[in-house]
Amino acid sequence: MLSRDLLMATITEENYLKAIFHLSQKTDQVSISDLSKSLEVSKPTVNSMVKNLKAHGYISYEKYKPIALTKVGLKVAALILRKHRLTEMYLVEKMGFGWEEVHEIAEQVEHIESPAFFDRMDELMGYPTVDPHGSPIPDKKGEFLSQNKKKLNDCGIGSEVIITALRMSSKGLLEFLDSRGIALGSRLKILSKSTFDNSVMISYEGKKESLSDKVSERLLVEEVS
Amino acid sequence: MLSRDLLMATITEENYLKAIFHLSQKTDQVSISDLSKSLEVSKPTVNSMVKNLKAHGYISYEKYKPIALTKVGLKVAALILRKHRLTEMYLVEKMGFGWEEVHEIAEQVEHIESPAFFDRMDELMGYPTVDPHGSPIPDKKGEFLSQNKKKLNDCGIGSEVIITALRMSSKGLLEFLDSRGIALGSRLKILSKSTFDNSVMISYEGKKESLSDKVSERLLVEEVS
DNA sequence: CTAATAAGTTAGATTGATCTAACAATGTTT
DNA sequence: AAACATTGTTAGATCAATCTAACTTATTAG
Repeated sequence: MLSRDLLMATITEENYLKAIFHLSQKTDQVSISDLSKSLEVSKPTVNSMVKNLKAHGYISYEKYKPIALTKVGLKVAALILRKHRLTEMYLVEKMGFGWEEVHEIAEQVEHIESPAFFDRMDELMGYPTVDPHGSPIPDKKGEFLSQNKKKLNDCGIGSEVIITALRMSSKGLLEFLDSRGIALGSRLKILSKSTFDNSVMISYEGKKESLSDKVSERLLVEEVS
Repeated sequence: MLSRDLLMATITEENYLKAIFHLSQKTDQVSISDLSKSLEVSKPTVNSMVKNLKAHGYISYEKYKPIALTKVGLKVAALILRKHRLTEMYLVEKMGFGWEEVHEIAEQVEHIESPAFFDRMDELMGYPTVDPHGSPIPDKKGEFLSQNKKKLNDCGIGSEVIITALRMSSKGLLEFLDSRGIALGSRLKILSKSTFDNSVMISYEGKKESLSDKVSERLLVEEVS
């Protein structure tokens, strides 16, 4: 058999790596049981696949210990994620699908091997760096750029931030921001957050203003203090 | 295991059915060896898969006899073909790929299970019935409509035809046809064909005219006599 | 019509991904 | 610390898709 490229995993392997990635986002301690539940396969199946993934250098693993992606494994996962998120955005923006419909299709499309196909989607959408859920889209090399982009309403009270991007940008959102004198590059300080309606009280340019969660979750920011 | 839908084949099965379909277009007598060559797998592999396809009702087969698709098998093949051809057209028309590049991508996309995905492509392109190679695109039910659409230069000398569609339609082609007074619905008679440059001599509305193969292979016609 | 060649089949092995049953290690609770 | 529950592992089987080696049936060329 022709020896496989390090970055070329089977579809099954890709799905395991993706699951490990997603689980480690939440818990950081990924176990065989977690994978078994999330992938809906038996624990012995996971056990043997985990050995396989280790042998291929995608994960580090020792008996009874938690599972973690290696650099290579992370890169493979990131590249699948890139394909998944580009596909979802493309389906919504260019083909008119609703956000509920696109996940299932993207789960299949993400396994297609054709850099050109995904690069073209990327190009047609103007190289987005975050998807409309605010999740970053890794670049062609599998790097998560814009790690400094988080939603405004995920930042702590007292922090000062600069708006670096918008997600789910729309004419309505732009008009709203414009009416308040807020734009890309604006520097804001978070004064308080309401637990009742999730609105955020901010100050900028000496003014005080309340932003609803509908707005604040669309503002992607870099924390500067 | 949950019993599989009759029309739901594995990707491998789909590829065998597709190969059988294509081979039977040319030779009508599809053999194990033909499949072995075209799919680049060994003859024993084909042998066992052929048994499997027979067991699932996709093909008819008896030892040492030729292979033929059943109605169900033909439908499955047609539905894959539909997905393949819609994908190719979409990649060219909506994503700006060249015709050389799209086959490989379509080979992968054709296995995606999502009627909505392909129906949307279909819709965005205005429900084409032939692809730019002049090959028919089966409908959602796997039926080949427009069997009466063939290229003008594939019709016999003396036959009378009506232009029913254009393939690889372009401004240039439309302007050319307009300048000769030819349009959809025009009735032509084929007087002769040159074996030297593949041009076609036709008569219509009392006029005599020679059409280059570049033009005649883009005219899809229905033979009326 | 035989003999050579091509085509098809059978048998048995392999690989990837899965399962169940049984057993072992780890962690938790009183 | 002992008992129980959870988690992980081993062993062994299955299934789809593939292979090679060896054998059989068909076809074709003298």
